[in-house]
Amino acid sequence: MTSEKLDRRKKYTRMVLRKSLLQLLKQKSFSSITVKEICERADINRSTFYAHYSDQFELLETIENEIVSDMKQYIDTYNLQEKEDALRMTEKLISYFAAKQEELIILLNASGETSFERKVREVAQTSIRNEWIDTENANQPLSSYMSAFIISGSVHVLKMWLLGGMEEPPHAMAKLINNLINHGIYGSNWDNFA
Amino acid sequence: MTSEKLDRRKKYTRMVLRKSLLQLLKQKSFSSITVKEICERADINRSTFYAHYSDQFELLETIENEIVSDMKQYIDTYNLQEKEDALRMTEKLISYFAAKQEELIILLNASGETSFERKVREVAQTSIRNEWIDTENANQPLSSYMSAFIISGSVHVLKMWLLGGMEEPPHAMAKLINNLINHGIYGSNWDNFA
DNA sequence: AACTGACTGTTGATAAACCAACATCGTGTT
DNA sequence: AACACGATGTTGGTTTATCAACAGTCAGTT
Repeated sequence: MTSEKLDRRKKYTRMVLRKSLLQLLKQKSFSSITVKEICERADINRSTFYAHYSDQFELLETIENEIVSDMKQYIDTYNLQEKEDALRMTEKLISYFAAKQEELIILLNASGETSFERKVREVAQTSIRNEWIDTENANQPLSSYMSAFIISGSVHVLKMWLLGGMEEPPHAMAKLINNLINHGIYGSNWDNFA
Repeated sequence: MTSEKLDRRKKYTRMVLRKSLLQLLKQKSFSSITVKEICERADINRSTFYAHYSDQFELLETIENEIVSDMKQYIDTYNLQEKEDALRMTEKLISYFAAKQEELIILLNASGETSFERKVREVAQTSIRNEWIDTENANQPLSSYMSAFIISGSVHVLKMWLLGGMEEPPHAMAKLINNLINHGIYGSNWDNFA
């Protein structure tokens, strides 16, 4: 996709700016964060910031889009390649979440001001539609109400899991969510979850 | 002293190179560490390395000298200023050690190949001579054997303390070492030290 | 001995980050 | 309203890091 050749300075600059904004988001609301503030914490000259991003919004956009783009990749490789099974894909996706725990918690908690959760929902919609079709539910129609319900539930469950320190292993979460999607709430095994 | 105005890039470059070498020293002997290796771990171009240091030795020198220079500062301000009391100075010095614990352990353990411990001894010599003079021991002469004995003991005690995770607070260590110096081993209170 | 491979130290051209300075826009204060 | 203040974008000139390429050294290998 975006395949500019980044030399080390660019990589470093963007990395620290990114970290800086995320740290600030832990402390205060996005609307109160200034470009100057981000640069000071990152120890980067303000003019350098503008060489990369036009403002705070674009920086946040970039951070969000990177994650969403990663998510899409997982889903696409599943769709295009061997279609092993939906469970495997979900598990890999959730392992990815585990690795990015810190960032995801920050971004999801700032959801009032940012569009991150909306973006996640959009991607999840695609994923879940495909999972639905590829399973024994294929005969049943998936109404937009149902998908909305499933997505809300899934995102919320994952949010809880991240905030709770990820006690359960990724594959357990993958199984749970798959069960929720395919067999409904009553068909799922809740034994492992207090 | 060395008061060049360092811009952010220089600061960053030197900082990562420094950290990189210290990390490598944790894993392997100094003589087996190459410039290329340091640069790769630091993610810095090799030619940039040579813009700052002529080789690994000079980098290590710089790291060692910075710490030794800090130590000298503590000792000098004590000597020149109000001469509050030796105990206070020792305590501040040891607090400084606590802050630099990580680095000191690495450098002291690599002592076979580096000159760090020798440098520390040299500084300690000055410090201890002054402490000796300023206390009730003033009438007694301090032979070079005695100072060597005291310095070896002090450095070793501090090394143990750092490696042991600094269980005792700095002021306790300061008191202990002062006692060792001023009143000898038998006069010291060893109660707090299993 | 010739050969391979890795590390070394140096070079010149290029790209990126730096900094100081400026005019501009809000916000809030006297 | 006039004012001060801080954040904002933008600029041009300077400094630094980057990269690729080079020839040199050295240890181990065939």
